[in-house]
Amino acid sequence: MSVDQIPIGKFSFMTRLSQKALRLYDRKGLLVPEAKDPFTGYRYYTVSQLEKGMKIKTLTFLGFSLEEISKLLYAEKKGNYEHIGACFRKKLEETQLEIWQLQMIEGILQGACKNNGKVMELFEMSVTESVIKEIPEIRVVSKREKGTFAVTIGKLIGEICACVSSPENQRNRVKITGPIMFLCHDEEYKETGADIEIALPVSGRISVEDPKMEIKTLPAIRAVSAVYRGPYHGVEAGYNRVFSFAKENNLEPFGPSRELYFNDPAEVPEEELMTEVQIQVREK
Amino acid sequence: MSVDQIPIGKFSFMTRLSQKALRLYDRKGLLVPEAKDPFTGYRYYTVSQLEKGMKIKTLTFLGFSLEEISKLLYAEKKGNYEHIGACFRKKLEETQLEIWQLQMIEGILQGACKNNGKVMELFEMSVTESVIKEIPEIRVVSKREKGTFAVTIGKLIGEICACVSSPENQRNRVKITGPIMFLCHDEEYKETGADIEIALPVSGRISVEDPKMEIKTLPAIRAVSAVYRGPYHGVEAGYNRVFSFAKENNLEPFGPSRELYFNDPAEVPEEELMTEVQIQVREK
DNA sequence: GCCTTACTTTCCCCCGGGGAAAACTTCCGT
DNA sequence: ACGGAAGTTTTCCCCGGGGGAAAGTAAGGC
Repeated sequence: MSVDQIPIGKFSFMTRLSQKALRLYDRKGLLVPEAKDPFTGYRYYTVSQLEKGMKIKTLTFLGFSLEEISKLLYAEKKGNYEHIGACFRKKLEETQLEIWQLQMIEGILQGACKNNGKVMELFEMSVTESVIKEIPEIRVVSKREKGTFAVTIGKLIGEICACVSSPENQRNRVKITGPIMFLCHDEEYKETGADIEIALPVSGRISVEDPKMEIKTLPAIRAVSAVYRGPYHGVEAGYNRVFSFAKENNLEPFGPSRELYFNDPAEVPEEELMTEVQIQVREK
Repeated sequence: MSVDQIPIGKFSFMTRLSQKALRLYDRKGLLVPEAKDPFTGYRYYTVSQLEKGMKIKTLTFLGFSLEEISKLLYAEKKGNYEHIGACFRKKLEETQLEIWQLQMIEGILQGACKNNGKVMELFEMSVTESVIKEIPEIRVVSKREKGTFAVTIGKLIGEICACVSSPENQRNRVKITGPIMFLCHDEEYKETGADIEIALPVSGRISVEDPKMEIKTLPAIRAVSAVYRGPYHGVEAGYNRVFSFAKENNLEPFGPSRELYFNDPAEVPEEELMTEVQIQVREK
């Protein structure tokens, strides 16, 4: 049927998908043209493929990857609606997280724009002088997991707080004996799959349910410490300070680093967040 | 100074920038290690480079591209604070736009998740039957510009409405004689740099200030038309319908397509937006 | 001096296309 | 039937890195 021989340009105009995209979908097997001239390689689509093209367009607009889309379309054909629903819920969560992060960035940019021109004040964040501390053992309830900083830290803090404030632990007069801590077990910095441990110092007869939550005692260490005041994303300033100090004093950093959060992001404006950075050191 | 010979792994741990990123910044000239062993190629950084690394980290976190960052750092060194301020304001606008779009997607996903499982109803949007119409000439005030759909359409609509409702035009009893129209002059679909014209039918003695705003008469055309009801991102359903209809009736689409917006996204929930899609046709 | 281990180097593939170039085809007008 | 314009094909490079391989190197222990 010549009526159904739609070359790529017209098909592109009809579906509002770019030619580039259509060629890519062909290569990936996502939307393969009905016919392909064996000599010239020209792609020919049919009217009945318009609908599939539309679906793909909507799904990419919603932020699904091409791989996810091909799975979704397959699931739809098979009538597997649970999988589809699960995918959508997951995507919704991801989207909300992304919005949340962008709103944080928006806040920072707005702050920066107000200081019209003196934008670089962003980087002049207050960090106290570094000191060497002997830190004693601390008994904590902790949970360790791999993930992204922004997500996993918040999640683990929530879980641990929920655990400590459970009715049973309240009855047993479990007390929080210090600020919540974050231990970073990566030697190298990783964006995803970071090895994150959140620990909350406690005393008393505490019980935990989650098998991945531990009650243990963090070892006593000798550390260089500095307190950083400002929004969390600039906490490297604190690391900068303590590492420089260690260098100058001929100390060698090793082992996991610790961050102590003195206040709650939900209560305090982010410019006033206080974070203590500690790195374990030994003589070289 | 051996104290200042920091290999990439330690520098990565200190700045929380990944090794991958550091190598990339080296290649791009953004953050070049102070020393490089000529035989082994090992990169060696210094403590004094920590600060620059931190700045880069903050700026990438805010969403600047590496190219923008190198310009920003250069501008900072030169004390060119206006440029920096301008960049930040621009980035703020971009971020807000992105948030806006993500929130739209969030809304769609939430709607989809509520129909638990029957998610694909998303695609069953109501489109009226296609009809062939003889459309008369229309006198309009219009402005044409290249840009992105989501941004440029909204912007041009705002400008044209502002123009028509200016005190002078109100005094001259200029009247709006039809729904606002969008004409797409691209034969092929393009995501960026799309050739967009927005036109508003008017009558009366209208005056315009903007030299790029025109008063003209759109030609009479024979068109296939269908009305689509639903959120704007699904408007391809309308195109789908009219193109199929043209094929079946052996008509050939040509020239710019038109969309007529019957209601205002600010007033009506997006599920009830009404859009008429028109494509000009001729006998084959 | 050698071995092991940890570290570093480069190289290539991946996301989802946009932009551009060189070569071929199709189609239209004469 | 032929020439030119428009449409289509491929290929390569770009964004900003992440993941992983293969290979060379530094440092510490025996």
